[in-house]
Amino acid sequence: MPKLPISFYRHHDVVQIARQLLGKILVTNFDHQFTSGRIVETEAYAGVIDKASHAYKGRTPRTEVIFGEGGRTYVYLCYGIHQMFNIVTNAKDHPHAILIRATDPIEGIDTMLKRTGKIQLDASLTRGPGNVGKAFGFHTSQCGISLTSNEIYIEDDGYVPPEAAVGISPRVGVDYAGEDAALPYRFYIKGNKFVSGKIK
DNA sequence: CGACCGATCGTCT
DNA sequence: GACGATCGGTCGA
Repeated sequence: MPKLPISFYRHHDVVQIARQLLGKILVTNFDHQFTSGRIVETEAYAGVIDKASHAYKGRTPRTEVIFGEGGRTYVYLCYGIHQMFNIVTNAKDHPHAILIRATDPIEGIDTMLKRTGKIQLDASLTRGPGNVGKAFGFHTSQCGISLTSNEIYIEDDGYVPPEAAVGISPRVGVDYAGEDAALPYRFYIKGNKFVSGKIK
């Protein structure tokens, strides 16, 4: 199965890319532990004009990677606990990113169970960005890795969700962003049990 | 159901 | 020194 080409991530419209990522397959392969899952929920963060984005307040050591060229990972620690996995998009100095909020597990479910300490597969395994981070083994030390690498990448197996199955809503947990909190930048596959949040 | 709370720590003021 | 792009549990109606 082909990896998405680097050009996919360099497009200027982060909202469109977030939409197109639905149905693609996220793969991590750390230390011979192969895990994959179909992306069923994403959120776009539109850079310096978007109050919800980490890039809104400008460059800091943490957010530097978002200001680089698209096609790399942005992994950050949330609430001191959760490893949040993002994809950097667009060109240098156009700091866009997409948060992967949920996947439908495909391969390496045993590895995901081991990493999360869960006994058996249920919807909580990869539902919500914190759980995705844990199940796929993400860590802030992997921030900045290229999606052309063999450790972290996204595959296209040709599956495209039917248009009627794609849900659009405001983003989750960004009330601090004022009027930008209402932007319709969250995309998900309707009816999929791994989709997080209460907004359907 | 919904509301609330604690965990836990890097980052920026 | 305050605060999260969260989660899972508990408590009360």
